[in-house]
Amino acid sequence: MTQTPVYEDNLLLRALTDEARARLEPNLKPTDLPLGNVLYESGDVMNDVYFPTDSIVSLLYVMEDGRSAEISVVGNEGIVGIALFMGGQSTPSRAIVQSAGQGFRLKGSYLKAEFARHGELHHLLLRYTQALITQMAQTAACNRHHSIDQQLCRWLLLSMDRLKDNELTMTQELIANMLGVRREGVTEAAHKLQAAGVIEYKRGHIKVLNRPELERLCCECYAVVKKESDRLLEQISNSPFKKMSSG
Amino acid sequence: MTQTPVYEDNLLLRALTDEARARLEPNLKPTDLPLGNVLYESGDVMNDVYFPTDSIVSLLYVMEDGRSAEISVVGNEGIVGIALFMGGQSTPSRAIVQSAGQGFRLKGSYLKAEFARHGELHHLLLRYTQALITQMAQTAACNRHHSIDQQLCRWLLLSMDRLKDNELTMTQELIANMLGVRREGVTEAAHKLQAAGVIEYKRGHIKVLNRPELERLCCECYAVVKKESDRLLEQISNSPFKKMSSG
DNA sequence: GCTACTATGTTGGATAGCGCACATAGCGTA
DNA sequence: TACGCTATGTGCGCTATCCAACATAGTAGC
Repeated sequence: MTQTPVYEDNLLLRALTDEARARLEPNLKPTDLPLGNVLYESGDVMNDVYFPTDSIVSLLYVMEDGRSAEISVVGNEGIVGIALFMGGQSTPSRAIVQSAGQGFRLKGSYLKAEFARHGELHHLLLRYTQALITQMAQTAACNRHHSIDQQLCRWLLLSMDRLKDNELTMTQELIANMLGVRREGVTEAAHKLQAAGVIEYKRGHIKVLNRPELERLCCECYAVVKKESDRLLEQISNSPFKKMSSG
Repeated sequence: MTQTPVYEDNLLLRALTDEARARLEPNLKPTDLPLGNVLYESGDVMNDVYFPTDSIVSLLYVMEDGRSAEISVVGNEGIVGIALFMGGQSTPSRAIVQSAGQGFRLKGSYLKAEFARHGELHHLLLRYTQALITQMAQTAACNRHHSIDQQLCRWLLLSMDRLKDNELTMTQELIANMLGVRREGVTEAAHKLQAAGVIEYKRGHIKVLNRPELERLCCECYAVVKKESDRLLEQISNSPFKKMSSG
């Protein structure tokens, strides 16, 4: 049985002042986020937002012909549903659970009320949104210029940063959907990484064995996003905990 | 020589309440934005923001090896420098004038002060930012799945929407940099469009002759972004002070 | 242990876009 | 008018990726 998530596991919730968190607390509902669960569909008016703790949610753009591309990924550093506080109420993308786990659900009205106080949460969410923008921008550039091999590395690193262990439950087919490439392309890229001893995989499970090497094989895109996210969110998590000490 | 821009030419400035605009007005400096002018470089701390009136600014991501990709484009519907009010002060992208014209420059401190009042400008800028996010997300997906031919159509349409006439001053080389493809690829795509009577070009000038056909040849990406931008910004230009009061 | 299903491996041919090299042509300037 | 620079046109071989079809191998359920 999954245990109840705690606020400290989500960076945004952790960074809130006690006062602000106390206001939200009665309305934060611990929620299971099973693999493949669609939190919202393209164009849906969002009613809730989600704060993942140990789960990962993909923001996926699905085109008319069914082909898809992952726009960005949200884990315990963020929130799913930014359109609620940005004012649009919906976006043309799908939010789907990429790695099962848990999180907190919060009714949009409560979030908006707290956001409208223009206190700590307001500040936090805008900075987080900028980090998300950086990730999207980098994804656009990466899609244009880098190979499947490199992009798989980037994707693995982004996922690993949001998980507690070094193993991921995910088929190559699903990874292909995220990257917007063919499944065979992922098979081939994964094969190379396994041959190099960087990862080990079998039937829907991928384990990272040599992270430094994975970073070396990756394009610059991962590092740029990581560095910028750290910069933007570091100022957030000043006090309680020191974030990963990015060299 | 060029005449002074007026506030009404920028959608965001136009949508402000008279009161808010009166506060900003003394500090809005009419500015020439010549082709190729770099408003800010990747990582620069931004001191000013810009409200284009008849110019177009590209947000361009430049990679380590020099290859580039346009992330989004800003014209008279928007503002350049969102990182200032989002809280990050800088972004890893370059803002460069893609089509010469004019705009208003505003010191960041003034913008931040007005933003911090949490009035109309605050509301406007967040909605605009969401529209920008949509454009970036769509760009990422388009880069993944669509042909150069289609992307050139998208790019032309996005540019045309931000210009008063149907002619653009821009070499194929520059377009190639924006799209992140080879110049020859653009030459070929432009050639096809000209043969089809959709555009006419010569040495750095492109004229759109048949816009409906251009839209037909384009991938869905243009329409999605246009529709979503209209949705998000329409509510802006409705009435002077229509609150969102969403229940 | 058998079966059905799903995940992964592999192949062969097609194509879009790349990199390079070079040809042509508009246009400003001397 | 001639020169030179810049913009565009074109060809050619190369590679990554796509598309489609099929082979193999874990795994769950019986």
